[in-house]
Amino acid sequence: MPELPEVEITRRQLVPALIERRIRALRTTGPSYFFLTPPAELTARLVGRRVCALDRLGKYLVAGLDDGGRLLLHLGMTGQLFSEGAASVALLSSTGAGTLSPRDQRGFRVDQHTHLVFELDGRGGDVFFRDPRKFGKVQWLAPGVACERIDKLGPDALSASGAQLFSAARGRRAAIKGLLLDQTVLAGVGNIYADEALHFAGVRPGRAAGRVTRAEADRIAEGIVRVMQRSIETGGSSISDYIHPDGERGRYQDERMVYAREGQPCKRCGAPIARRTIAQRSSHYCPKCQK
DNA sequence: ACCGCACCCTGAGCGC
DNA sequence: TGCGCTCAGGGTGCGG
Repeated sequence: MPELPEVEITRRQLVPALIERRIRALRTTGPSYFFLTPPAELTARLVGRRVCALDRLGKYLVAGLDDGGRLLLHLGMTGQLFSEGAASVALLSSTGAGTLSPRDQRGFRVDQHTHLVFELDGRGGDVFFRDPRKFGKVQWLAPGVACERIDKLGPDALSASGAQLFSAARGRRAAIKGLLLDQTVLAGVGNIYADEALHFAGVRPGRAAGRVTRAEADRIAEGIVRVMQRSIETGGSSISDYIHPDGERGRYQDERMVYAREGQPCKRCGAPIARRTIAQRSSHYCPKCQK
């Protein structure tokens, strides 16, 4: 579900619920793919710790703990991280309850998809990590221990530069879209914002990366930054299941130029938006204004 | 080194 | 109502 903007919004809204709070207890589901650190060990490591910082690296959230350890959180496709203090939570399915009215959502009930419950001291209430598809990840890192999945990330997408993009694209025959999705090249871009940035730049997603000009690389980098900053300003995209930790829906989906607009007129030139699979992902573009 | 693909899961929405 | 199908904002690991 979440790309950089959604993760950043989640981070900002969780800061007051987490920072300077001590983890009194941790509740988890059983061992699964989701737990890079097994639930029992995770509990042993986290209980009693205080959260000192909450940072974002690409699409990862990294919580700094008072003993120097770190907690890595990734939302995957369907992860929802939110605090009890939040007024409402639009749950993805669960028990067929669908979308509840804000009043009914107030008391969130832990279900089988709620893999983590942080019981915190202080006033903020508990923090929940729900993920029906379990593509999300949680990992505890010991103090001073490096983490390859973090260290191999490229520069944050909010500081994308045309020069860096252009140099990464040299000699690549695969689609530029695929390069943008490669987190070791640029960290934070996902399927929606890759399509939106390429539309901004006037470059088709299927173009061989090595055939993107330097000027186009500049436009793509500019597009990535603008599109993501705008999305953060408007509260992120809410296509189906994304919700803020405070339960608000993002408004960025109203501003999308191409993503999920197949057949609808391009907002710039009026031509119908095309969709096809590129880099194994559903891709949307304007056949007229993207070359 | 690079690239495409299978795979990890569950749920929604559609046509029949 | 229900079944079977396709699709989904992510990432890893494998083989060619």
